[in-house]
Amino acid sequence: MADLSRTERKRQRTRTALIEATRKLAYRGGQEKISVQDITEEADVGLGTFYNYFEHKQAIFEAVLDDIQEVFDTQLDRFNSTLKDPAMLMAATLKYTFQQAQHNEDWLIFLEYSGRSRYQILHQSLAQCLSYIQKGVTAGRFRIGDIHFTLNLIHGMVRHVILEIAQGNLEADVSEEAIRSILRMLGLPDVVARALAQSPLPAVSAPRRSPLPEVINWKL
Amino acid sequence: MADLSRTERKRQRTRTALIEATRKLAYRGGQEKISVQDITEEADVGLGTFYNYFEHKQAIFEAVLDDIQEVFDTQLDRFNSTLKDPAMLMAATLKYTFQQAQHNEDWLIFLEYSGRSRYQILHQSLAQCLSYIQKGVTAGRFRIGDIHFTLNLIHGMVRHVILEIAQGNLEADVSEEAIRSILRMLGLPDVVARALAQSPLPAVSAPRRSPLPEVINWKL
Amino acid sequence: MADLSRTERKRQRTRTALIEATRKLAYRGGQEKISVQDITEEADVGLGTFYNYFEHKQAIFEAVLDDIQEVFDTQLDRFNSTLKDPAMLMAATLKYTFQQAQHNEDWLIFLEYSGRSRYQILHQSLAQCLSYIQKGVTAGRFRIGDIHFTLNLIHGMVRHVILEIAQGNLEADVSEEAIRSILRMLGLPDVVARALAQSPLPAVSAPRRSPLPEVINWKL
Amino acid sequence: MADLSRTERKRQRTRTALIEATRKLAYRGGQEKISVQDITEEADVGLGTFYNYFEHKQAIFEAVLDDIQEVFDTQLDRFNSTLKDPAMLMAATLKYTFQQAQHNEDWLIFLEYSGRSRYQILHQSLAQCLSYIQKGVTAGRFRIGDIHFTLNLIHGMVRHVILEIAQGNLEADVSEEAIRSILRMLGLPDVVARALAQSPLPAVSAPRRSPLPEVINWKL
DNA sequence: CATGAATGAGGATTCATTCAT
DNA sequence: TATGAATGAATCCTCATTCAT
Repeated sequence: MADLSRTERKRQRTRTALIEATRKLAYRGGQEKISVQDITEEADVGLGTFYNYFEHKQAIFEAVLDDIQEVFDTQLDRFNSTLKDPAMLMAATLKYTFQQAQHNEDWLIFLEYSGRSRYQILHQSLAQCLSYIQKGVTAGRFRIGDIHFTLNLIHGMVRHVILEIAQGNLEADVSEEAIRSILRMLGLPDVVARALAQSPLPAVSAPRRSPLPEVINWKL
Repeated sequence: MADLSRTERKRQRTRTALIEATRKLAYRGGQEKISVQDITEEADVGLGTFYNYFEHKQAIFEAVLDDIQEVFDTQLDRFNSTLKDPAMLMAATLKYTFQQAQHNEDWLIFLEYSGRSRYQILHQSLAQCLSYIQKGVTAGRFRIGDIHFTLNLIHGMVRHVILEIAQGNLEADVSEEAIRSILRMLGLPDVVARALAQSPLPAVSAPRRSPLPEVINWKL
Repeated sequence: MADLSRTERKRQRTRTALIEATRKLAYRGGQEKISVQDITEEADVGLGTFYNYFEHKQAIFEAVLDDIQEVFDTQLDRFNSTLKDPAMLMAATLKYTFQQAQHNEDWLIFLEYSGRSRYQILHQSLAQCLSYIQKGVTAGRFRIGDIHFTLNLIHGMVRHVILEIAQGNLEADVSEEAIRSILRMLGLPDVVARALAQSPLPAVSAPRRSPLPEVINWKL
Repeated sequence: MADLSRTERKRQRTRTALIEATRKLAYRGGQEKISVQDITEEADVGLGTFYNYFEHKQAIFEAVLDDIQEVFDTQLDRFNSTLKDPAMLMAATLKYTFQQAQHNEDWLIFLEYSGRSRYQILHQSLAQCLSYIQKGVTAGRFRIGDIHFTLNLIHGMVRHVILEIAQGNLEADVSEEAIRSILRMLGLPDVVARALAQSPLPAVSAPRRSPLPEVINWKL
């Protein structure tokens, strides 16, 4: 990452410009509503240039998702490393996920419009949760029936709340209530659930890249 | 309704064929992924015929949604009228909703791909739930914080579970567990929750997929 | 014309209804802008009925032109029979032609939109003029060079003035001035030209058929 | 204008090819009778190429008219500058107009089929005439009644003669007779009218069919 | 004869992708 | 590598015409 040739750096810059352009246009809808020309115009490069970086149109959408996923996962991993308690991990993971939703419109829009792959985008977040739940159950902190099914219910809640927030149907601060509900559902006493839901995310360094200033606050 | 002229009956049959074809093709994705030709080929009618029945392509998608909604709502109303207890009503509504999900693949697919209107399609179901929750809270049977937010969480869970079932990721019979979880979340003791989740739907005539009796019978 | 069977009369009525409908719709533009359905709807008959009366769509447009032509010619013939003097005949023919233009919008619209055949529609009128000019030249009343070419110039003027009137660019009463100019061009002294241009059309019985009330005044 | 990049030159060539193709096809009738495919086939380019140059089908028809108009007007202006006498200007303008008619079939066809705008296409020519007539009247050389109406009559004659020539119904050399008739109608003595009608156009560079020199030379 | 459902060729327009420069 | 002109398959939609009832 440190010593790329000048041309190589330029390549990266163009590639990034294309991806950013695509994110910016995502509000229009799915792939069908965004043309390659739209993207290259937004990125301010020639139309043909696109195909020097992506084989198909579809490829850039996947790249955008990968990009989002990567940033998301990287960030999430940092919390993994700073926490131990499964209940806290659950709370932090959920809180982080909701915060992404509140601060990163593109992210949501891709969640919304990227079809089947939207299940993928929360995957990391949920995979983490699964292990936390397992740990929690083993440790006797959580009391639930089927682990996977519970995860499913949580997935549904998270996803729904995220989209509702995105559409302005819910206040952003409901995330705490959601987390509390989920923790209660896992068998935690309400006091504990509430406390965890209210505690801030552990402080870690800022996420690598994002055009949105507020995103800086993610580290909160 | 019984006494339509032959022509009129034929018209209805063609219209239904187009709608059924559209439902059948819905698995491909949204409107963008289904061409009018796909529909007419699937329905085995000429391309031009489509436009004798629907003004735009979009119109048939709306018609399909209306169709689904109507059947769903009509059916749901029957349960409304046979039950009184809010907890039972909740359980029945949820159970019915999950049942629809299991028996009508198309229904789900449309839930999934019809964009914003997907919130509409469960609307009736959820509007019912809201009043049941209110009743339940008033009657002291449910103990929850914010009613609307709780409804949101339920919405998310229901929707997600439905889609998971549709995609074969979950066994159909988890619906009972979901209902039980939801009832527990509403504050019912686990025993009651389990009992309600297990009790069968009140007996009413079997759900039908279309408001047009003749055509349906002809297809079954 | 007197004793047609009832069915035959009905046939005629339907045919006429179709033709009238077409005239009424002519304001939309040429054949391309009027669909067979438009015509049958306007005529209040079934779509298929159209093809019991006309082989193609084009056929009805020709029929309309023939119809217009026939009425026009029939009427024109009456003047032929009541006048002798070639200058008067010229004046009357021109005046009648301009009057048609003023009172019969359909007529003009067909003139305007029927493509090449529009040269045909004035044909009778001009054929008459040709013989009058010849008579006039022979009789020494007109003094001109090439007869056919003069007729061409007249044709151009008449046609243009008619369309200008139709489009509201010229006052209807300019027809007198036009006639006067034409007669002058034929070599008549201005006083005579003016007198002829101002004299009314000979009174004859009303034209056979037209949906426009004012048309009754044509007999003027 | 001289120094266009190669690409730019290519663009112009394609654009011109499309416009020329359209002119060539105009004999078929209006826009309705010419499909975009017809045009691109005639121009020997791919169908899609059309839309790199014109937003709609309609746009190319307007472009053709603008093109014709521009060439016509530019040329006409040259005569304006070399003559003073209103009668000579009238004669020259008319003669030039008729000449265009004889040499540019396409020009006529567009005159004929371009709907309302056909009045526009002769507009420049006639606007000139109007000022010449006014000058002539003021100077006492012309003796007529209403100036505008006279102009209308002239418009009609010119247009008609042009189209008759185009259709082969009239010999090309009648233009002299037409000019003579028009000048006589304006009150000039026949000898003068004839003399003016016969005098050749002032010598200026040959009329060109297109404002784009390179392309034109390439085609000639 | 009257009707209108069915049909498919035809037409405008979009856009992903290729390729020569 | 960057570019953008060229391309044609794909798509929506219209409408003249046919034909069974």
